[in-house]
Amino acid sequence: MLQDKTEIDLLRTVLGHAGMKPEAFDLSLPYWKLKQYKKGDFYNEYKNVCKHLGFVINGVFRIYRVNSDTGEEKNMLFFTDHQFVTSYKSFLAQTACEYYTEAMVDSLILYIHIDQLNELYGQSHQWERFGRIVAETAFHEVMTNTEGFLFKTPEDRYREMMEKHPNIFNAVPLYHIASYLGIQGPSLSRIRKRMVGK
Amino acid sequence: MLQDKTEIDLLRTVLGHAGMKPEAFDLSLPYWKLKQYKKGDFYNEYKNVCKHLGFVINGVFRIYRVNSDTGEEKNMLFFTDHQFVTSYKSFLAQTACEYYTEAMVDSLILYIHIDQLNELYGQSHQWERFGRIVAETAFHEVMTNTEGFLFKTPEDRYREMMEKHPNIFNAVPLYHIASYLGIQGPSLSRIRKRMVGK
DNA sequence: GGATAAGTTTAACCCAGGTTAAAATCGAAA
DNA sequence: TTTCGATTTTAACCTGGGTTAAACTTATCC
Repeated sequence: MLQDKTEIDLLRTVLGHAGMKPEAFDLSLPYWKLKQYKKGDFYNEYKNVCKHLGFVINGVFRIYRVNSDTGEEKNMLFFTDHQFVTSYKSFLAQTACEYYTEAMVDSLILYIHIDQLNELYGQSHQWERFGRIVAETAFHEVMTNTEGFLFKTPEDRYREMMEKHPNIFNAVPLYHIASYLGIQGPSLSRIRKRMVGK
Repeated sequence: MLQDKTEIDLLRTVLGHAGMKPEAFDLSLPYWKLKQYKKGDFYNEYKNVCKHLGFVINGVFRIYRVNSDTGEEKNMLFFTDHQFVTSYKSFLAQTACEYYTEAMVDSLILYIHIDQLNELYGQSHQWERFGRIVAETAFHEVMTNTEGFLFKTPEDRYREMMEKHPNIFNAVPLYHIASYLGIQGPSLSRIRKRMVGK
């Protein structure tokens, strides 16, 4: 079904589920742009101010930080199909971004500029509501992620990721997953070894 | 200055800084209620659905989780003056809460019921914007908190808390702070010992 | 002020996970 | 195929924080 629709139709449908009326959505039609990312391309880079809100049509992105002393990377989050991707803190406060956001596979994104989004917020109660719901959803996701970090073992989180996000799991090498879980490569190997036969 | 104002005036001022016009704010006047909490009282408890959004006039609250196997408590966040307090995930999704929210000192809260807040969202573009800004602020706080957890040492976070939130620091015993930092009591003692003389 | 409870530090032991480097495996390209 | 580079696993060692319990300090209340 969905693959027959254009990208904009897909977005309209997704926002419709969040309660947005088609007429209100149509206000935004002139603003959305489509961009193709190749594996390894960056959606946003360190020290940029993030000016766009993106909607992942398909693909996988990782958002990560680099330790300026040691040069080590640490993965914060992954984004995939039908999620809004942005370096959200940088986007909200329009401050320099502390992360890199990199495509892990070839990906497709619809994006809108923050100025045009703010215009829509001012014009339309419906769009203001959209902004609220995006923010609430982002909150919910980060909170759930943080709770996982605080209250679950890396082993549980590994298993969950495998089960609930197989497309992410399959798109990224294990050492990125280890980093996301907050552990080192050898440690993930030990976990995987322990899990065999369970 | 502020202590001459009523609690509602304080809230009006704070929301005014976030861009809310007085006339829009007045729509909400019939809805806010004031509640006094004694040290040890709960704002919200495990398994309740959180029905209210609170605004801390003054006081300190901790939000924590209890491991159902071991009975251990783990602190997630602290709230203090002029912050909006709620078990936000439970509030947003209207699902059973996984946390306890407890007053650490005698505290005063203005609160509004979610149904009345939703009414305001429907009636008023300004209030919808307020909802967006509250959500964005909550996101920003949790994200910053999570980043601290991921990218800073407990020692750094301890120092920051002492410097930036002295009122929280002074209101809660060290073992609660250790729990918030993700470490055990003896470990915090070791950190404090190391810090002497620096 | 002395007794009791609450909070904090110390000491001793232990171990999961970090670190490093080498070995094994996988995969893409020639 | 074979080869080379990337990824994953393994092994050996080591450290920092967990754990427990006791000692110490501070606060509270008769």
